[in-house]
Amino acid sequence: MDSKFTKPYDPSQTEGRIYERWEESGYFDPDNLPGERSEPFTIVMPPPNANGDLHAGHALFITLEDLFTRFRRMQGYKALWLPGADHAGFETQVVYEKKLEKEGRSRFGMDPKELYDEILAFTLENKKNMEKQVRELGASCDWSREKFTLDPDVVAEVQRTFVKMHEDGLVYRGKRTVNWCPKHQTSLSDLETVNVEETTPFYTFKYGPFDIGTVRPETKFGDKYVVMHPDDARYKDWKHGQTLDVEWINGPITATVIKDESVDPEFGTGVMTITPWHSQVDFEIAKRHGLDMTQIIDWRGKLLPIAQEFESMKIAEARSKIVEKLSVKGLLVSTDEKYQNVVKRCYKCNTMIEPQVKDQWFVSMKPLAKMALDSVDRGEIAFIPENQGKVFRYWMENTLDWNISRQIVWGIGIPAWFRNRGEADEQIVASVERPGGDGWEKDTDTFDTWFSSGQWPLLMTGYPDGKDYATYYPTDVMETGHDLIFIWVPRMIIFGLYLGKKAPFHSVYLHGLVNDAHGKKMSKSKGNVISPLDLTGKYGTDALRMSLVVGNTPGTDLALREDKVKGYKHFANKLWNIARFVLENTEGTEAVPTLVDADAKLREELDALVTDVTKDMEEYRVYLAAEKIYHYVWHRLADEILEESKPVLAGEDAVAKASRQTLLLSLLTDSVKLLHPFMPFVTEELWGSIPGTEDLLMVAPWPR
RNA sequence: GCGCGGUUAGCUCAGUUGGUAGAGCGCGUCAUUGACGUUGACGAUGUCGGGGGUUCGAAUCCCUCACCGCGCACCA
Repeated sequence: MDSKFTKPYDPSQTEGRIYERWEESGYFDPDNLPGERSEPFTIVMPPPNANGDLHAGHALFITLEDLFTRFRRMQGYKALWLPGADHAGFETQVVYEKKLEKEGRSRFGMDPKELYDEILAFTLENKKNMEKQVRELGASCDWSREKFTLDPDVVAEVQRTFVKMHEDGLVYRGKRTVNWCPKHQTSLSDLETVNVEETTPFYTFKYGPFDIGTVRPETKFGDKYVVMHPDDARYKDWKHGQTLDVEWINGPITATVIKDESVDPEFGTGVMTITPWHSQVDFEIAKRHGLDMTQIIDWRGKLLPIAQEFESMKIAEARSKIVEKLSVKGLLVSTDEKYQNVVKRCYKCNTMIEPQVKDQWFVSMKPLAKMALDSVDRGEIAFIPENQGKVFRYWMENTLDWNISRQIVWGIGIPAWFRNRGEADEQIVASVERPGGDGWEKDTDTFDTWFSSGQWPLLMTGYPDGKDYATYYPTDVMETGHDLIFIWVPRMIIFGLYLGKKAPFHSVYLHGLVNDAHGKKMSKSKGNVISPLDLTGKYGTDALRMSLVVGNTPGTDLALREDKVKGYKHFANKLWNIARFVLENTEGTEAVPTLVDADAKLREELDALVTDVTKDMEEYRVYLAAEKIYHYVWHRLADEILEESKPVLAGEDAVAKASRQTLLLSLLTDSVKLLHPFMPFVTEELWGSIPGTEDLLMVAPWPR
C-alpha cells in the first residue's frame, strides 16, 4: 500500500509533478504514442493573446479541448492538439499603449522600429507566462509544434496569401469610408466598434427653401448637395442636378439638388444634405452620382480650414458654437433634445468613431462567403450547437468587404509597394519582394489580426508543404467561444477553402461565456472577475475543470460558482478514498478468471455506462458524460457497491471474496480511465498505485 | 429595426429520438470513530413563463403572447 494514501488528496503536491511526467514522456506528440495508430485526431488551439494572464474563458476552452484530445488519445487515435500564441495586433498595441501612458510616454513620435521591438519584448515575456498557465491547467498539447503568429514562416505565408489574393482579384485597394478612431489613429473593422444608443440633440436648419435635419452640425460646412427621394411629391418641382443659392454657416454657397432612392421620405422633412467624407451612407450616395467629397475633420478629430473661424476646434467644442451661429443667423428651425441616436465608438477606448475616407486594402467577401456557405450546405461543417449555424449563415449572407489595413506597427506588414504615392500616376504593387526600379516605398500598414489568425488551421498544420499538412489537415474540431462565430470562424472556413481546398474542420464546437456566480458578465470595472488560477490554487485543477464541464451545454453561458468548484474538490478526494479502500482490500490478490453472477452483473452495469458515455463523448455531449461518470463513481460505486462489498470482503466465502476483489479492482480501473479526460491529475496519480498498470494513464486504452 | 438564446426546486443549471419531473449547492431529521466529517441514509420544496394546437401521451413538436439576456444594424 502506497504511503501517500494516509492523507487527503492534495492537488498542490501532485499536479506539477504529474505534468512534468507527461511532458517528459513525449506523448503530447502523436509521433511518440505507443501502439499502431493510423487515424489522426486534430485540434488547433485558438491561440491565446500573449498580452496578459489567462481568464476563466481560457480555462474553459483549455479544459474542453484537452478532454477531447485525451479521450481520442486513449481511444487509439494519433491525437494532436496544436498550441499557439497570438500577437493580437490592435489588442496588444492598446494594452501596450496604456502601459506607455502610465510611464508618461506615447507611441506617437516614437520610432516605429523601436516601438515594435518594445512591444515584441513585452509580448514574448507574456507568451512565456501564458504557456506556463496553460500547462498548469493540464493541457496535453504538443509544445514541440507550437507556433506564434509572428514566427517568420507564419509571416511569410500570410504575406504570400495576400499577394495570391491580390493576383486572384480578391484583394483590392479602395478609397472607402472606414471607421477611424481619432485616439488610436487607425481604422477599425465594424467588429472593432460598438454601437451605443445615446440621446443626442437633433437640429433642424434652414437650407435655402428646405428644412434639413442633423445630429452633426460640425460636419455641415461642406454640404453642397441637397438630397430627396425621386418620388417625393412635395419636391416634384425640384429637378435632379438643379442648382440654387443658399445662405449657410460661413456665407452663401451654391447647392445642387440630388434625387436618390435611399432617402426615406417619412423621416424628418424627407430632405437632407450630405457629407460624403464623414458618413458611410452619404459616401454611397455621392459615389452613385459622382459627387465631390471634401474632408472636414482631420485625423485627430479637429476641424480643417474649410471651417474657417472654427478651424482646429475639437468636434465636441465646435458643435454648440456652430449651432449658436446658425441660430443667430436665423437658420435654426428647431431642436429636438430627446432624439435617440446610435453612435459608433471604439471598442477599446470608447472614443467616438469618425468615419473618414481613406485608401485601404479590402478583401472582396462576396465570392468567398458564397464558397463558405456552399461548403456548409454540402454538410462539410457541423455546428455544435446546431443553431449557431443560423448565426453563421446570417453573417455570411450579409457580409461587407473586409478592411484589412491597420495603421499600427504591431502586426504583420502588408507586402505592398507604392511609387509616386498620392500622385496622379501612383503605382501600387503587391509583392513580398521590393519591385525593380527606383522610388518604391513600402506600405507601412499592418494586417488586421484576423487576417493571420483566419489562416491558423492551415498555418498550424504546415500549409502548404509542411510534414504534418497531409496528415492533420483538415482538422477535426474547432472549439472556441460563440462570440467568435462571425469574427473568426467564417474567416478560417474561407481561408481553409480558398487555400487548402477543404473546410479546415469538420465540426465547430462553440462554448458560451463564463460569467460570475450570478450569471453576470465578468468585468474589471464591476470587480467580479474570477481568476482561474486562484481557483486551481485553492481547489485543484481537476476540480475547476469538472466545474467548467458538468452541465455546461455548448452555446450557453455558464455561471462559475466557487461552491461548485469546492464540490468537485470533494469529489477528487472521494475518488482518492475509493481507491484507497479498493487497494487496501485487494492488496496482493490475484484476479480470478470468472466472476460470480452478482459481480458479473455489476461489471455489466459499468460496461453499459461505458457504452453510453463513449457515445456522449464522440458526439461532444461532454457535459452529460461528466455528470454520468460522476454519478456512477460517487453514488453507485462508493455509496452502494463499496458498502455492500464490506460484508463480502470480511466474510468466510473465499470464492465470493476473490470474485469481489477482482470486480472492485476492475471497476476502479475503468472508473479512473473514464474520469481521466476530465480530471487528468488525480486519475494519473492514482493510476500509478493500481497494480498491473503499465505506462501512463494518458495513453491507457479507453474501456470498451 | 433584424437576428439568436433563455424562462424547469430557495440559488446555479441538466433533461440526447415525445413515455408518470432531475443534479449540485442550500435547507430539515437521523446516523456514524468508518476508505472518506471533504461522510452516509432519509426528507421537504415544482400548475417545467401564459394561452392555444398536434398526439393515446408534451418540459420536449407547432402557433401565439409576455418578460429577461445577448448579438447585429449606414435612418440623416
